[in-house]
Parts: sequence; C-alpha cells; structure tokens
Amino acid sequence: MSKPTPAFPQTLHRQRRGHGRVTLEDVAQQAGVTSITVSRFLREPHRVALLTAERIQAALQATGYLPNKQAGQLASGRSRIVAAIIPSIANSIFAETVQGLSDGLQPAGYELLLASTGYSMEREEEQIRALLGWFPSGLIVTGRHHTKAALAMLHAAAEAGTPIIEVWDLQPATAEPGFAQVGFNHETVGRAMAEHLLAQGHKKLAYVDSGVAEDFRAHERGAGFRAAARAAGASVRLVSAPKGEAIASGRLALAALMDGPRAIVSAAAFANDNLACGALLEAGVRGLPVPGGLALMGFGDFAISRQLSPTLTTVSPPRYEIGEEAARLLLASINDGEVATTRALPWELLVRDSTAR
Amino acid sequence: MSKPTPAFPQTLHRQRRGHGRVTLEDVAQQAGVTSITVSRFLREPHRVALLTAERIQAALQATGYLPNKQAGQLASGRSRIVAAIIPSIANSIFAETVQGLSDGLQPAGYELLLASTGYSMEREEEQIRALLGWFPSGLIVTGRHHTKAALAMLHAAAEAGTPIIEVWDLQPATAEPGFAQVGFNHETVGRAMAEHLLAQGHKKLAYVDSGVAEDFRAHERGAGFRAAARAAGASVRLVSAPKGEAIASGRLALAALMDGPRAIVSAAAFANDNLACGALLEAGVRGLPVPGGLALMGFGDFAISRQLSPTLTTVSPPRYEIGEEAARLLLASINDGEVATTRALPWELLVRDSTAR
DNA sequence: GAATCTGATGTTAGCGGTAACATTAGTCGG
DNA sequence: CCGACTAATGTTACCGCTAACATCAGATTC
Repeated sequence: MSKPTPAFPQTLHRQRRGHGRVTLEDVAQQAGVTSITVSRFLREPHRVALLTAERIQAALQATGYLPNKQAGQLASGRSRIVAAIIPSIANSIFAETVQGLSDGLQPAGYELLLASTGYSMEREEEQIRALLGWFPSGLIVTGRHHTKAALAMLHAAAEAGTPIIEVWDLQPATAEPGFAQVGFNHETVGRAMAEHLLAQGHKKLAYVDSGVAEDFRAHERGAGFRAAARAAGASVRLVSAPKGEAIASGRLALAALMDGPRAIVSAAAFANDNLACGALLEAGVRGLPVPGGLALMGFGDFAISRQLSPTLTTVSPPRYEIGEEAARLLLASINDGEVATTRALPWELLVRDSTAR
Repeated sequence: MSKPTPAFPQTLHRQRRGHGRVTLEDVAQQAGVTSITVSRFLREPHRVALLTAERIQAALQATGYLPNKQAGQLASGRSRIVAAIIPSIANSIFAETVQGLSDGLQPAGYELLLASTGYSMEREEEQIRALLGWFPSGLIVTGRHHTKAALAMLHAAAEAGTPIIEVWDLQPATAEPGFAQVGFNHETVGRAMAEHLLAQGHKKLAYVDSGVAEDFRAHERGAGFRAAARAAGASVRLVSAPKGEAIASGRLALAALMDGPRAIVSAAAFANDNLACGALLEAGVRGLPVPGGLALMGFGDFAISRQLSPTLTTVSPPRYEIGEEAARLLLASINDGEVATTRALPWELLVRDSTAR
C-alpha cells in the first residue's frame, strides 16, 4: 500500500476511441480559430468579432455540432439540470405539477430529470441519491416526509448550495423550518372540508382516506377533518378505501360505508376526486340521492368532477401553479442567489351540487 | 488569425474553486489508496482486496461520497441517461407510458430525462437538440412525425449508435422503415372502430377528432374510420371538437353534432375517452338515450369510462406496456448490441353499453 | 530457481469543455 | 508618438472520473 516509485517509460500511443462525435475542436478547426473562441461564441456571442462569428456560425452548421453538456457542466461547475421526485407520474395531480415545472424551466434552458417513487420513502431515498449525483441546480421533492438517510442527503446538498424545494405540503407553523416549501397545509384543507359539511347542517361525518399508506397528505387532510368535526361535536368515521384503481375503489368504499353495521353517515369527504366520483356513481346505481340521502365531496378538482351530475363539491388545489412557482423560486435562487422561502399557495373550496343544502 | 507564438511565463497559482464537494480523491486519501482503486471498488468490487474494500467502504460512509455522474460519463463515454419526449406530461395517456418507461429503466440504473412539446413539432425539434446534448444512451420520441431538422438530428444520432425509438405510432407497412417503433397502427384502430359500429347496424357515422392540430394519431384513427365506413357504404361526418378541456369539449361537440343542420348521425366515435365521456354526460342531460338514440365510443380506456352509465365502449391501448417495452428494447440494444426493431403491441376493443345493440 | 502467471494496485493521459489569465494589435488622448 | 486602454483571441490548467497500460509481490509451473 506504500507508494512504489514509478519508472515510467515514454508511452507511445494510448488508445481511446474518440466516439466520432463532433467536438468544439472540430468546429474551431473548420472556422480557423481555437476551441475557446467557439466556446465563447456560443456563450457570449458579442465577445467575438463579427467576421469570426460568421465563420464559426458556418462551421457549426456544416458540422452539426451539439455541445456536450456533461463536459460543459463538469468544467463550469454549473449544471442546468433540475431534478424532481414525485410519488407517481401517472397520477394526473403530480403530472400537472411536473408540467408546470417543465414549462417554467424550459424557457430558462434547464433540463428536467424526473424520477418517481411509487409512494415509497425507501425508493425516494434511492432516487435522491441517484439524482444528487448529477449535482443538479435544484431538487424538487414531494412532501415533507423522508427517510433519515434521505434527509441527511438533502441537508448536505442544501448546505452545499443546491436549492431544495418540497412541494405540495407545508410544514405546520409550529414545526421547525426545514427546506423551502411550495404548497399548502393539508390539515387546514381537511378542517375546511369538515366545516363546509358542518355548515350544511351535517352531524354524522365520514372521511374516506386513500388506500395508499404513504399518501401522507391525504392522511393529514383526514386528521384536520376529524379535528374540526370533533371540535364541533359531530361524529366522524375515518375509514380507508380499498387499494386499487381509484374510481372503482371509491365505489367499494361507498358500498362499505352504506352497508356497514352502523350506517349512520349523512356526509362523506374523500381523499381525492376519483374516490368521490366512484362513490357518486355508486350512489347513482343504488338510487341513493346525493346530496339528499348522502352529501359527498372530494379533493383535487379533477376534470370529471364538474361534469358528473350531481356535480361534485371539491377542493381545487393549485396543481399546476405549484410546479410553476417552484420553478420560479428555483430560478431566482440560482440566478440571483435568493434564498428560496416557503410559499403558501391558495386553494379553493368549490361548492357544487353534491353538497348543496 | 495566424498563430501568435506564445512566450508563457511560469504561472504561479491558478484559482478554481473546488466546490467543496467530496471527490473520489478525498475518499481515497481517507482509505489510504489512490482514487482509481476507489473507482474500481465502486464499479467492480471483486477486483479489490477484501481488506482494502472494507477501508474504502468505511471511507465512503464517513465522507458521504456521491459519485459525480457528469465526470464519470464524460470519462467513460457511456451515459446512463435515457431521454424521452412526449407531447404532454399532464395527459394521462402519456404519463402512463412514461411511468412504464421509468419503471423499466430504474432497475437498470438509468435516469430519465423528460421533456414535453405541447404537441408542437417545433418545440420537439428544440427538445431533441437539447436532449441529444446529453448524449443519452437512448432517445424515446412520440410518434413518427418530426420536422426536417429533427429528423436529421435523429438520424445522425442513430448513425452514431444511439438507439432511437418512436412510441405510440407504427409506420404503415408500405412506408420505408425509419427508426424502431413501439406501438400500433392507428389507422387500423380507426377501421376497427368503424367496423364495430357498422356491425351494430349503424349507417350514419361521425368521427369527432381531437381539437389538437398536431395530434396525428387521432387524425389517423379518423382517416381509418372514414375509409372503413365509406368502404361499407355508410355516411361519415368528420368533425373536430373545440379546443379546451377535453370533457367540456366533448359536451360541446355532441351539442354541435345534434343541433347541426343535418343531425342525421346514429353513432359517433371520438378521438379519446374524455371527449366521449363529455358527450355521454351531455347526452344524459339532454335526455338523448345512449345507445338507443345515439351510440358512442371513445379511445383510450380511461378509468372513468367503465364507471359511467352507460359504460363506454372504447379501445384500450397498451399505454403502460408501450413504455415498458420501449425500456426493454432500449436496454437490449444498449447491453447486447441488439438492433431495436419495431414492435407492434396489441390493443383491444372493449364493447360496453354505450354501443350495445 | 528462472520463467510465467495472477491478483492487487498504481501512473498517465484524456474525455470535452470552461475559468483564469496572457498576449497582441489597434485606438485614442495629450 | 508614447503610454493606457480596449477588443479579440490565445494558452494553460483543471473539472472529476475512467480506459489503458504499468508495476510488483507472491504463487505456480517446469
């Protein structure tokens, strides 16, 4: 393990296949300049003479040069990547956030590296590790619940100057501040949902949670719902929808709620609109009048919710805006060194027919 | 522009901030080896002695080392990135494909670089340019319609050994083969849709196209639909849904279809299930019986379609499987040098209530 | 016991760019 | 017409890692 003294002969000819790609050097040769001038032209065109610029331009065209981003980023230490981790790509609610992020980032020339966790904190940890290896300009994670190791990595990255933003969820004001957040408080939403039903005169409430164990946000809405209901002296049943496709799951949940031994519920709130829509449809099949026999409300304001009849009362979260705002904060942090701070975005309770008095 | 002869004095002290990140060198020092040994340990653990391995392991833990992927990829020439370009992230149909892709790629340690085009070929071209700068191990694009410049870049990349896969769409057998494709032929689906309606005895058909100008796949289904209907001597109205949110747009489309001057249509097929669902709901509001007064069918097999009543006849495309299969082909191509070839995936026409006889 | 092989680790160069600094020719005021 | 300034371009080193080759101690072979 001690250092042996080297006695290196002149090596003749190292082999390293050159990939056959067009490099800056190739372009530079065609244009009759050195590579740095081409590099400069690409980044600060006004710094090269007009005549040179034209020759470089021509050479770029002729060769079909594509800048190698890995090389550029390695050399400059800046990455122009933003990494995002969401529970599920297929879930339209997060897809729209990603769309907002993507739309906000692309004009600024940032690329989006995307990973999904399938609502598993362990997979999230892996993804964080993998994505941080790109030394992204920023990292977006969903929610504020992470494994210990994940938290350690996030903090280390934040320390090293990588802005970290948690989206969709907001720390309760009482908790110690961690990373910047863009979203809203789900407990508050849950309270508002309960209060809406209470205001309509309901005293026997139910909250149907999502069947996904690590959908923390749905659980928090449930907690808020229960707290508000209890505070008002109403009864609350907290149940969980079966796993599986959400609309079908909502149907089953309603069936369970109605057929249960103590089916005394006059209004039910659901963890998301798909569940609520399923329940609405099931109610229709059963001839259970909504809202007369049972008032229903959802969360998410999915497109279908305003089209069914009765139309579904729901909470409209700033799905797209969360992504957009996260992009804005990130860019401000990268470009102007602003420290990204928590941003509470507004949501709206849309009262529609399914809870009309 | 001629080369000036340099007379360079010994430079003393170049400044270049070291980012303060943990590098292989740091780990190596702690472990008492050189960086290459650590690098080896990370890539081929069996190649280093057990004792050394332990020390390295400990040093890795202690330092919290994260490999710099840009540096690694630059040095090795291999990228471990797969880039994907889809029309829209928020559209659940593509989101599921991305999910399949992501799920297929992640176990193999590939990262997904995602971009969306908003159904614009110009933006697709930009995205291709940007993503190819990462020299990804593979590139997934949606559909087989690209701008000239985009095609040139794709061909250049393919030539250079980057597997390119077009998803969702399949070249007609008559056309010259281009890139590998994973998907199905949309004209055939359109024909099948028409044939289904014809088999139910309908003679006055309509196809409601999506309001998105560059949704080529929907147009192709429409073309197939019309061709099959014409061949059978049925009348076909080809109309386009108004732009905007799809379900609402479907409602409007149905309204236009019914209120039009020549409202003689007994069955209508829609470019996607959202449009069809909108139409179904609108029919319900209008008291127009489905399928009695008008038979309706969609495309996509969205979750809602089997829950509405009447349930919606639709075509179930291999949304998720397309992504999965593309990932499989890509990995086979990368690892085993197999040339990715076109793969036709099965779709299914799901006959449900909305077109029952 | 010299030749050969093998396993473990090291040295060098280079991937394709960019930061920092160097050089040169021209401009301009006094 | 000289020094200071500026615009345009060049030289060098280095980003952090890995491919290719080198070295060397010990085991194996004949």
